Amino acid sequence: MPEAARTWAGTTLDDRRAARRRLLLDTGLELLGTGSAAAVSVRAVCRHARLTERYFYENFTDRDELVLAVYDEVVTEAHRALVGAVESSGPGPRQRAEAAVRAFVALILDDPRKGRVLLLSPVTDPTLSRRGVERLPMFAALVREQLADRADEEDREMTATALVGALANVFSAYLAGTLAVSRERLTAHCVRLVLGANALHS
Amino acid sequence: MPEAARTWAGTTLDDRRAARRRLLLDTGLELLGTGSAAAVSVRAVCRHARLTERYFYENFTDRDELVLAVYDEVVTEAHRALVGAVESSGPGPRQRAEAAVRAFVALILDDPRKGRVLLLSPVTDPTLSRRGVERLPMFAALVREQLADRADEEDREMTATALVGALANVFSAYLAGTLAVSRERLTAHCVRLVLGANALHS
DNA sequence: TAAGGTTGACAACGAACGTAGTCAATTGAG
DNA sequence: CTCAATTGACTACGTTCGTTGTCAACCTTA
Repeated sequence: MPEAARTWAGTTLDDRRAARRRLLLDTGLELLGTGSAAAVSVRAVCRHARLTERYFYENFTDRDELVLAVYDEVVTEAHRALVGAVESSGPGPRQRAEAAVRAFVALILDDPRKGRVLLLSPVTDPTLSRRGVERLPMFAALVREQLADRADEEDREMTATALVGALANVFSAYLAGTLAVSRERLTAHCVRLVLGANALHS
Repeated sequence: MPEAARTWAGTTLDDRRAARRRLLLDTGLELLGTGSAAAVSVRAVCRHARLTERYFYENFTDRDELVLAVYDEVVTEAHRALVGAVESSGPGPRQRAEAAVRAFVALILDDPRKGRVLLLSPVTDPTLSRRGVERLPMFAALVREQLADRADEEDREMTATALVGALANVFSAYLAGTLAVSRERLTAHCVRLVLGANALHS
């Protein structure tokens, strides 16, 4: 039992453990974000990371724990990005929507793997889908907030669900290359979707 | 090599082969439509159907072939239902949309497994997602047709993608029980979604 | 240098999978 | 009754998985 952090090759044990954890998380993101959701197995992650299974179980108790940690990290980052963008935007609903959409597009263009994790993994990966993880939860939250004043409860719920699905599908198609369109048009259209949601309540 | 169809237990060989194929297809639908998309394996299907693996490979060359056959059957049925409903409806866009939505709701309420296969399996199941199977392809077709006259190509494509995603998410939430709402309100809201799509082109 | 923390390569267990094959028992046709 | 078609139970091979354990090689500190 290593009670004190002995230094090793210039770094302490905890440092190296943390570095390996980081490496495993990155590898997990790589595998989870490359479509092959079922291919993120303990062995595959270790092969990719050039680490032994031992170091996997040193940092995570389960395969589940890694998957959840990867997803959680991406969601947290996206949430921060969205909230930050909305806070530092203009006050009107149009500016808020545009800031949020723009931040999200920037995020998934900067690292499409994160986009795929956010959009696909909750449905694709058994670990995530078994726990009923939401798609685009942070978008859903923003959407619900914006719709808060109009219509009744059920209508709001349906509109929010529809809007999240619409955004998710559009982004997914964009990431998959199925939707060949410029980034600006994508952004503009998604903003229109967000703003148009309110108009649905006839 | 059985050249002629000898009768056996009152039925011919081909009849029994067909019956087994049907049984395998039904079992495949059951497993694929119960969420456990990865759990539809050759052995699992045979266990469930109380058939030996031999009869699996008598009717299908692959696990893939069964999955694709199940999906194809459900899609074909849904397509027929939708086209039929639209054809025998009133002429206006509102009546057409309402007929289509109503037919689809009836379909997935009559057998939720089919709904889940249509909505989830293309994303969930490796066999289906690997081949890039579309979600709700028949809905997408109808949608594209209805949007044909308005806006330009790219806008139509994005609107269709958004609408399909919105409908899929709403139906999925409804099937999952997440969206606690009456069947009538669900239908009405989806009709509004379809009709509202046109209004998006500002 | 000796000791012990640390690392890597790898074996091993039980399970599930796809796929193919064997073989005895059953059943209808001639 | 006899024979061949048909059926079902079963075995088998090779692969991958999650998880745990072993053991020799390393590196730092005392």
